[in-house]
Amino acid sequence: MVDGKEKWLVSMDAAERLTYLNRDVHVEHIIKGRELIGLRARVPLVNRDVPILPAGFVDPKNGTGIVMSVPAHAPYDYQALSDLKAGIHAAGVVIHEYASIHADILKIEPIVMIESEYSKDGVPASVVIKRYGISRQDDPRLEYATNELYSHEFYKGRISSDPSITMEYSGMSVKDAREKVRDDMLKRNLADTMLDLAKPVRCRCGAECVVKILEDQWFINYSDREWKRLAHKCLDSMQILPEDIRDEFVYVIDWLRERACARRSGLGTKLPWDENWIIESLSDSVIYMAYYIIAKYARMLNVDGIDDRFFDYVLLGVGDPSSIAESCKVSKDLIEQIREEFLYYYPVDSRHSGRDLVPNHLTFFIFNHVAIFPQELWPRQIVVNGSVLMDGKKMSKSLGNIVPLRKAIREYGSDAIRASLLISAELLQDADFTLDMLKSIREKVERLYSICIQFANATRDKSNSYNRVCEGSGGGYGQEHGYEHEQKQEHKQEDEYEYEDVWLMSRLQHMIKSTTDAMDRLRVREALNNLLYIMDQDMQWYLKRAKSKGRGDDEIASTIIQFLDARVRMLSPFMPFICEEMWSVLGGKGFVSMAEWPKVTPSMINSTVDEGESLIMHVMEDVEKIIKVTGMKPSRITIQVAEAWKWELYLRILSIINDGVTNYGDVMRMLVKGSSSGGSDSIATYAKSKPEMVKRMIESILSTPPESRLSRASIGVLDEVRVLSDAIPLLEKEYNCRVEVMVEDSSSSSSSIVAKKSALPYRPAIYIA
RNA sequence: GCGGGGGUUGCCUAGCCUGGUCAAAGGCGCGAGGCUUAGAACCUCGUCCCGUAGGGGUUCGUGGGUUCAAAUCCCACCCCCCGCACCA
Repeated sequence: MVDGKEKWLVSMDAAERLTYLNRDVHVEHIIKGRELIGLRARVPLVNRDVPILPAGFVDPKNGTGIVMSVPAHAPYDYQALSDLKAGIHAAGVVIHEYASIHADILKIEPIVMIESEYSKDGVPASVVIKRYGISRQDDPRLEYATNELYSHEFYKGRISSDPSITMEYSGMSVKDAREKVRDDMLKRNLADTMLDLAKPVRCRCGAECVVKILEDQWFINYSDREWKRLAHKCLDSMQILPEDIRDEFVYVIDWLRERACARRSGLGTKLPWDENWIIESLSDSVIYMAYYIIAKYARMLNVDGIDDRFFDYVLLGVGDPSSIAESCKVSKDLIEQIREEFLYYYPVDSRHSGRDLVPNHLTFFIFNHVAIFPQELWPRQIVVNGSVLMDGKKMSKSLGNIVPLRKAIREYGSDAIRASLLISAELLQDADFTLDMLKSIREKVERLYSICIQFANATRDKSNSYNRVCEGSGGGYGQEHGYEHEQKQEHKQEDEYEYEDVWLMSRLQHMIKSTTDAMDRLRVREALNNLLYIMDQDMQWYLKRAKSKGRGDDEIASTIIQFLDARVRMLSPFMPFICEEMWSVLGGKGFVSMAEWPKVTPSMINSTVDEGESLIMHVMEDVEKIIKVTGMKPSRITIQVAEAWKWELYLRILSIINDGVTNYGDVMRMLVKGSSSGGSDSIATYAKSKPEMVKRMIESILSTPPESRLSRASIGVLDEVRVLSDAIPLLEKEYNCRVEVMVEDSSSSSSSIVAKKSALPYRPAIYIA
């Protein structure tokens, strides 16, 4: 008996769920489904009697637990009917008890009432079942067949025009007819609604979820237009990292509407004006950053005495502290202190959270701040991150792919774990954490640590004043470091500083800049990549160059330590513990965590040396390519550098390109025009006589990084002989043969191979014998 | 359906906004060599195709277009992932 009016026949489960929907349910009889078999039921609306059939696939937990059989259009029903006709019930079991109605069952024929592509070849359900090759009602593919047929008929099907069956719905689209039938039945009181879940939902505790109607529900009205406007305004002024996610916030602000903000059970704060309700946690968490600040004072306060006026003053600065102190029984000083502390922290500079909270918490956070606080206290930034995957999969106990934190820290150390998490992904991506990565990071860091020890020792052996490198005031690379290099040059013999030293210090400035930029944008992965890998490469090159000249550790320790000093400072946020250790080894004062972040010292950037070293690297690359392709073992390598007129031409083209003219024809025209407009005659002549040279130079310049084009222009003619001669020890050691460097002599280019591709500036001709 | 993100060289992933630095960074995997009693680890080199001179060819989901020049800009199409609620 439902609502004291009607007798309903539903599953036990449905009877229970109806009670949650605030229906008055009385269970009068419990009937076994089998008792109904063979009886007949009347179909509402059409008023026809139909037999009641058994079916194994009907879920008593779904809806009323009773379904209408539509064998023409529901693959499940069709298959079940076929099975019954063959004397088979669910799961292939032959059921004899239905023998009495078998004759009736045999008479049942599917009635096709939807026309679509599928109805052309007979009964649609049968068509689709045959296509899938299904022959039993427990075949899982029935699910796919059902989906396919349902969605096709729903969007494209029409109700057939047989008025005896389809009544006034003939010809309507299924989509429209479905709505109309429902409405008509409700209108004529032939049906009722029962709220239910589309799919079974389970709670984390394992229990099945049901739909429950709550009375007197409280809502937060996020639909309010003015409120939305303010939220947008706040978002527009905020920094969102990464930017990609901003559009999602925009959408959510518009999409959000009334949200139930309280519930009847669970943990949480009681709703102040209705103690029967508990504030739903996502609605409660919107300004708890503000609460964090005053939380620690909670015990010092007379909580019972506190009312809205206290909060108005602390959070909004409204009211008179003296009178509030009196009425709330809190000391005025304390109130002032809390207010002061609140203003110290607020506005929120950065809220950092997971991307799954964008459609709720993070957006509520914006909404509620703009609702409560004046504009100057609105949040400034939101940072959104992805989640952590383990070996490419979501971590879960059932997959067994979790490593307990304590265990991981014990085995690998927290530094390596932090770093491998940070290096595995940028902000928004899911970070794929692997043990391989963890191990490799750990080893990388251990090596770095031993390098610190190695060079710290080298310095101590020499017992000179190099240690001061790490003793900047406050430990920082402040302005004081700006003159480091020049000052040293004065104090020491000129020849103690080699090109590689200058180069390494110059590279360091680039790395500081690039890493700082990355950190400013919270591109942690990029920053860490610089610190761990790129700077390592630089150091390797430096060591290679220095060692080839026979310089000992003590001679290069000063430079290396300066480099390490900055590296450790920047690495410290990523791996704080080992960095303190390295800092101490390097002779730093205090804690590296308190030391200043390095600053770029422009005077230490030396583009001539930068270009020089990259010239050496390119020459080596080319030599290696030649050796690889020819398969020869060099006995002598001759490097011929471009002669003066080529430099003249090159620099002219470079400046044309730097002015934005990159097209060959245009460049050529400008080169030639140069002579008539008072420019250099010789350049015009060269250009005219060697057009292919011009072409090669343009190509070469265009394949150079733009910054490098500019610095090359400012350098002018690079003394390539001097640069390359400095690298002769390295080259001879690498290739184990004699190496000579000279300016090319076009008048007597003896070697045909060299002549074929003669030297360009920054692109010497190489001859290997 | 609505909204967001994405398809890159064996894999994962940078680059795309601001076109030429791109045959394309880094990591993993794989191969060769070094080290080692051996292995693990580590180091060096290689890892689209062709090539006995630093070169050439074909690539960045598909098809068009713009440009001297496209992974990058424009248009169309195909495919994949995520969210869509009162639940943290």
